[in-house]
Amino acid sequence: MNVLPNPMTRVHQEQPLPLCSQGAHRQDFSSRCPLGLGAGHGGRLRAMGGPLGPQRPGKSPRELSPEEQQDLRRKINSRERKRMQDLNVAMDALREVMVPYASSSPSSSSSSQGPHSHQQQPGAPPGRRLSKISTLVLARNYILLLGSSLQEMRRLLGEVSAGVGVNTGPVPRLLLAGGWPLLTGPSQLLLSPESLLTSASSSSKCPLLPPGHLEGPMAPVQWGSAGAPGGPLCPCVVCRLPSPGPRFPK
DNA sequence: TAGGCCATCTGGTCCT
DNA sequence: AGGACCAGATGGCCTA
Repeated sequence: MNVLPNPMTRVHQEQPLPLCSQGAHRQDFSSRCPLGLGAGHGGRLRAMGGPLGPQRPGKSPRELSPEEQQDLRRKINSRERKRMQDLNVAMDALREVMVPYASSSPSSSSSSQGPHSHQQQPGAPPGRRLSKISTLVLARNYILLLGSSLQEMRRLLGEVSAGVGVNTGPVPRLLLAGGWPLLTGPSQLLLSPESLLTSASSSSKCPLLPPGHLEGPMAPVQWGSAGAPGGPLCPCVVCRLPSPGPRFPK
């Protein structure tokens, strides 16, 4: 995956960042930073009395010269920017896996084309990329789907091998033991492209879930085999999820 | 115009 | 002490 500069990134990451919260720019936080920095200059700094805040542990801001404070803030901001960009790269990698026809639309790296790149292709709905939340929800959906498919496959293979003989039958024992990649590529995703691309909008059309259900607990799973048999599957790709398992402690 | 989505800045907290 | 991580705040861009 090639990562190109993000148009949304208002300051090129290779260049040292001017601190708009300092010096002359500090008077301009209420409006957009004239140097092109992102937001975040709100009333917070005004309340904190400085870019580092009065409560910062260690060397108090008073012990740091303004130049040192700027350098420190620049370093912290740069690290955070880099961290978020890495996160976006990982998110794009996940998108590529989740969207089978990613090749039909150019790689929608937020770090390469900006967050609105999908919206900059007039008349090209297929280029619409997944939002972050949709990507994560679908990835979870996908993982659960793989799990239930694997479980079902093992059950079927078990039945077959029970009739034929485990050691002499056509079923490799490896399959019964697990570790068989059921799906080998994005093209074998069991989710339709339409459902993938319209996850957010389809959730609002979901007949089983009220609007805003993403904020609430997930609906019980109703997979044809692993879930309750015979239950109607909601066409919404977002709510086809089992109840959340034990959450990892933070 | 409202709402969704996003990048960025920032201070606080936790970890190494 | 420094870095990673997190969440709140803010403003820009886009679509319905």
